[in-house]
Amino acid sequence: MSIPEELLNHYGLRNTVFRKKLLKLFQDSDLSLTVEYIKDEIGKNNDKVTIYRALNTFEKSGLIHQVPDRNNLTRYALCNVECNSSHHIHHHAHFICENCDNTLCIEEIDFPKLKKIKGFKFKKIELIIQGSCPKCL
Amino acid sequence: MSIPEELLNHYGLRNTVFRKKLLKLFQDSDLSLTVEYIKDEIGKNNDKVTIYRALNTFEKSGLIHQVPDRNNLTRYALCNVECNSSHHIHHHAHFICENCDNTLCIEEIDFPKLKKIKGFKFKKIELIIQGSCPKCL
DNA sequence: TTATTAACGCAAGTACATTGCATTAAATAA
DNA sequence: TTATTTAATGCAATGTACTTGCGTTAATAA
Repeated sequence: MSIPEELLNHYGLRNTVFRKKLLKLFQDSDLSLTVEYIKDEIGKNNDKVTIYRALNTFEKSGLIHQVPDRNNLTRYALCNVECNSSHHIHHHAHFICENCDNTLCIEEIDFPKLKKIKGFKFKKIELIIQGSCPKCL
Repeated sequence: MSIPEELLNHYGLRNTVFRKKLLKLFQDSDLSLTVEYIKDEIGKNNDKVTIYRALNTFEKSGLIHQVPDRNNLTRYALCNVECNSSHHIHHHAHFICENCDNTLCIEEIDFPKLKKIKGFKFKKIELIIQGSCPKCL
């Protein structure tokens, strides 16, 4: 994993103080993050608007991806290194813990091959699993 | 499919004019419905609060289930007849059309069997497919 | 038919997210 | 390094989806 500064450069994003902190926060946590959490961790002096905008920018560039959330909050996790603004696809399942509400990406699961269905065109498949995570079991 | 009045009785719900209309709307449409759509169709004289409350009640009883929505709206579809307040599980995929934003349930897809992953307990699996629906292809 | 209980409708409130615009900081050119 | 350009930030205001409280009305039970 690259240091935030290099990563931001690699994705053609400006190297602001806030963005470096935000990216580091993602790297230091193996979970997905909500705006609320980010605000608590680094945003004390930063506006929430800045967080929202940074997250949107990161997502468009392919740095992070949105993950489902039990409470319909915006929640993001780091992408694989292969993602960028034009290629932004994830073949892992998302796990939501019913107890602690955390969402995490599970890479170990073989993605299901779906048969074609007449009349439909499938572009993206998402697998969401709910249950209890290791911390809560 | 039963007539709304019978269905409401069966689920132990009061037979109000509004609820009958709402249930009929679900039956007449094979798609999932948003609050906005419901409001436009039958709610001209009804408050949105009434719609929200009715939907919550229906969901708790097992009449309808929430389906994913591209814009984080609350979106519901009719359940199988087998659902009730204690047993409320769906083994079908949800399809979201990238063009018209409609969500629909696809029963034809075989649900993937997932291997166990140490430390996790899986309770519910959801499969969400994005692409183009027959109307938009 | 009356009493009880739950649903409805209105107003107000909450939470998450977005927009506009002036200010400030970062990248680029001189 | 300094000046210029361009983009990010912070603040205030706004939008949108949804919820809560409460008095009124309608549906079921007695």
